[in-house]
Amino acid sequence: MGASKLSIHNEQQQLIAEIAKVLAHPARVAILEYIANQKNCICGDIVDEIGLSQPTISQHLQVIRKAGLLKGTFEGKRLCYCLNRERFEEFQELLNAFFHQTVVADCC
Amino acid sequence: MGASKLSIHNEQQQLIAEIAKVLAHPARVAILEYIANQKNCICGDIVDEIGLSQPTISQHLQVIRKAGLLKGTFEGKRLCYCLNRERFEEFQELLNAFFHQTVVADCC
DNA sequence: TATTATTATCGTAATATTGCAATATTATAA
DNA sequence: TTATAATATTGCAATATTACGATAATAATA
Repeated sequence: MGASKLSIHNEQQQLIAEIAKVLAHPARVAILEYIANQKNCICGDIVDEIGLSQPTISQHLQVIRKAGLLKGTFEGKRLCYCLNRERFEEFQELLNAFFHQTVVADCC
Repeated sequence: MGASKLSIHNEQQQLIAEIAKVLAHPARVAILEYIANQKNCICGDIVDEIGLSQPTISQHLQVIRKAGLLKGTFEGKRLCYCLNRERFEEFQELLNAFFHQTVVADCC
């Protein structure tokens, strides 16, 4: 039947997977990278930066935004937003917590 | 027409996306978590731990293995493997490098 | 060698993701 | 209010992912 069987995994596992999904496409990585490196808000010049169409960028941006990674105003003709650095760091910390959750052992 | 337009993104962006893809499914997170927390090698008791069928686990394990995250022997009736901690840490470091690659600025 | 236990592969179905053209929406400017 | 510029949504097509039953392959054991 396909498509993820979510119920059998715990919350932390789903959280990590959700975070990872945001980063799981090079276009979103590129968008995040671009946003993170702007000194000012982005007010409508992303489409020219990444080599994808406006609807496609819009979709990727929504994924990023729904993940809470954007901060700013999202109404009307001109968006004005930047990286939500607190959330960005939270992502990093949650991932690091996952990576640190290991019992160090020697085998193989 | 769909399906990623890889060529327009740079290598680092693709690398991050590839790493993230491995973590982008809760089953793989669960498998990695389980493997990481074993004191000894895994010799064939994963299927009972995660609530998925043997072929499905086998597929997820291959994704993890192809990412270089496993260490051990992979032949015959009994696999015997554990987490490749060096590679695991490399993943963590590459992700952290991405997260740190930002210009801190105040806006919005 | 034949049996058994374990993992891999194949085939197939369902769902998800990606991408863009066309169109709609929305806030600003004229 | 009417144009405009910018972003969002819709609809569709192509590809990717996920899942599992059936089967194959493989190594150890009898």
